[in-house]
Amino acid sequence: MPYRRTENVVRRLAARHDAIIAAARQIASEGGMAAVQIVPVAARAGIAAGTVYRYFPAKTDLVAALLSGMAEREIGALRRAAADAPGPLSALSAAIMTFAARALRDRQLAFAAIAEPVDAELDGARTAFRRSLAAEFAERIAAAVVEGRLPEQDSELAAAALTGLLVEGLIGP
Amino acid sequence: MPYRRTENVVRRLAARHDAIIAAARQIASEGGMAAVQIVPVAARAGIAAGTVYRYFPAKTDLVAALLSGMAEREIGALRRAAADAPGPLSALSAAIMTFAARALRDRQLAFAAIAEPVDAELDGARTAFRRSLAAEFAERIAAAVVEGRLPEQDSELAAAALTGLLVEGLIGP
DNA sequence: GCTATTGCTGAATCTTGGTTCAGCCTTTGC
DNA sequence: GCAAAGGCTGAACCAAGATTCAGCAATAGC
Repeated sequence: MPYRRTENVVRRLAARHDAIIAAARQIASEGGMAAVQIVPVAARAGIAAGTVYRYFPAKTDLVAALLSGMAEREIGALRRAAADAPGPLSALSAAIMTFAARALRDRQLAFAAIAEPVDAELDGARTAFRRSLAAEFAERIAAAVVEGRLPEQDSELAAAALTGLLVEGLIGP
Repeated sequence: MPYRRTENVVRRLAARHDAIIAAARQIASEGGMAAVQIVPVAARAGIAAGTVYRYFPAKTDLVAALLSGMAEREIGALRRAAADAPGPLSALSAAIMTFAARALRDRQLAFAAIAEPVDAELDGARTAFRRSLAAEFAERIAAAVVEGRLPEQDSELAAAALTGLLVEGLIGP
């Protein structure tokens, strides 16, 4: 049986997988989620439209991969910043500032990832991003409350409000 | 030249115009903006799809009419509530509570009108709603600041944050 | 009742964009 | 160099939903 995936091929496939996501991210950054369409993404990645479907079963999966990758990176950055803080209140502050700073660096992309319209399917992935962001904030708020650095409160609700505030204040206008 | 629009006809046309918007609102309330499609709206209004185009040049215009009508009513309610308040701080509070109470009464509709995904064209109308809402809040905040009931602050920014907070806190989850 | 004018209908058409797949190209193993 | 096994291409296909329009119905004015 001649032909079996060699190390090289595997690497090339993985690279292309990432290249497609990168192309999608670029396009989202330039024109928002609505601009993330199969043909333009494929063109940006230097491949044919059909080839995208060798890497992702449907557009939904591509967008989900894009969003979950971004979420992972953002949440990671936010956690690292919080971990370096001396106390619970400064950890919360660091988390907020990190999120804000990174969002401002590319508003369009941040808006696309967090707030922009998508259909039902894609919406799940976006909501997940938003949720994990809120969960991070909630955790820091709860920690600060436990240590008596913040008044008693519903940390989940406060985190949701904080998220909304950041999105509206930083990204919307 | 037999046939000229008589009083009766004019009234019937106006009623149908409103009926179409009402149908659209019902459907938005049940299934979100994505469910607002010409055929279902026409069916709900008891007319044929093509007839919708005798009242609105395009779907965009129908949605815009729906949103601007809602905005007008909501802003009106909010203003009346604020007007009855004794001071600037309680006016702000009344505005917030009114918005919150009305939004909670029909979350789906509120979400559809304020936060849900739409394409570029429609987005303008939705943004206008959001803007006028924020403008109302900004006005009350500024008034409270002037009277020394709130610390000096950027009332526009504070209003944007407040809007985001309310949307995320009340409607999102 | 008759006719000009306007309103209504809804199936056909158009548009947009995701998805498929038959045919060609490349790589592997020998 | 050759055959087998994948990978790639991109035009064709499909689906969803907005929009059109030829034909029918209703109304005004007489």
